[in-house]
Amino acid sequence: MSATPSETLPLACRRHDHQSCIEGAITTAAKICQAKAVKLTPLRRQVLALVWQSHKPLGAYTLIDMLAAADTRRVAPPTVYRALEFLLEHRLIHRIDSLNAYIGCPDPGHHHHNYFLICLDCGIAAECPTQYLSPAIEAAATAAGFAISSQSVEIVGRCPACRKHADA
Amino acid sequence: MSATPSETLPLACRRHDHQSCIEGAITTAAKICQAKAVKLTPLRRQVLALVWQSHKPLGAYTLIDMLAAADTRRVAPPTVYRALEFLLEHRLIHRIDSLNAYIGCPDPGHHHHNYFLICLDCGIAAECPTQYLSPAIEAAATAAGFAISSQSVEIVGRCPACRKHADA
DNA sequence: TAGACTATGTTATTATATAACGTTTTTTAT
DNA sequence: ATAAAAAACGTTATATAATAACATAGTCTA
Repeated sequence: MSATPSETLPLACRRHDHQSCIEGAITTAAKICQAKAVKLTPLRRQVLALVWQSHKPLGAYTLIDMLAAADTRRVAPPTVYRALEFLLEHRLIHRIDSLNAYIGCPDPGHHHHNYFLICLDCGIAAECPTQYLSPAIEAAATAAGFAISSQSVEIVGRCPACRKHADA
Repeated sequence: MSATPSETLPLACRRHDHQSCIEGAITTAAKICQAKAVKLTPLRRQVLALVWQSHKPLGAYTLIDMLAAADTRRVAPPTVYRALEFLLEHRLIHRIDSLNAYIGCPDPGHHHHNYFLICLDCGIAAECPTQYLSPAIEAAATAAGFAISSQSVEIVGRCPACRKHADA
């Protein structure tokens, strides 16, 4: 296994000040919502913060449980699904189809293509930009006469940290 | 919109003798199972045939309904899920994560990477080989230190036929 | 301040998938 | 041939994910 310079490692896989991930995500989201004149209500903000508790995608019902643990109140599924819908619509989170789960978007507020590297051991999902992938995908779709409207690229494997563990 | 030479169109998007798709899939599957000494039982064969009725991914419960319509007997979910599990395991079908649905594999019996072009109008899903995509994906994963174990590339858009309709 | 709109609450239900256990059929070893 | 084991399928119940439909509360605006 060749060494991977830490600069190329996705943030999710690197040691970092995660508290600032969370705070940054919230303040950026607040700005985006303000600019769009839509409301980041307390519930939506709370769901966003919970999604950002880690770099691991979380299911809707897990979020319900987390809300209950934080709040004593237990919201019903539609409540959390509506918050997720809002966050998806304004591109503050992504949905990981292969996991039925949701994760914070590190480059929020606008449409962009990306792919996810998902670790089957620790559950981390690292979002990466498709600068290299995207042209190939677009060329493939064009060749087949398809007009792309959305795409989902989810790569499951083992992250650097879990590979080290597995080797040991 | 530029004309797309019909040679580059995925089979699913071209006029073709679909009956021979179905028959070919069944006979190939039978050969593969024989070679592997596993059993393509009547139920498994029937589910495979149903999955191949079209080039559109079908949900498990749709398959249950189709079985009931064909047979008068109505199987319970575990029955059809077990058949699907077998067909997945031996790489005779694929699961489309973004649709919770299953589709016949045109290149069955062995592991291979691919991507799907899925039409949001007619539901067709065309499986394409990732000859061009795959190196980019592998390079991306390697750069991030990930060891790939599986991947899912699902591109949603509008197929050539539905684009023509939409233009009209 | 009435009306419209937005957000959330509430109840019920639909859709997808699996656990656990029982029965039947097939295979294998003797 | 036949008992033991394994594989396939049946059956019941339940887990998990998502949404429909309607009620209530809060907010904005004319």
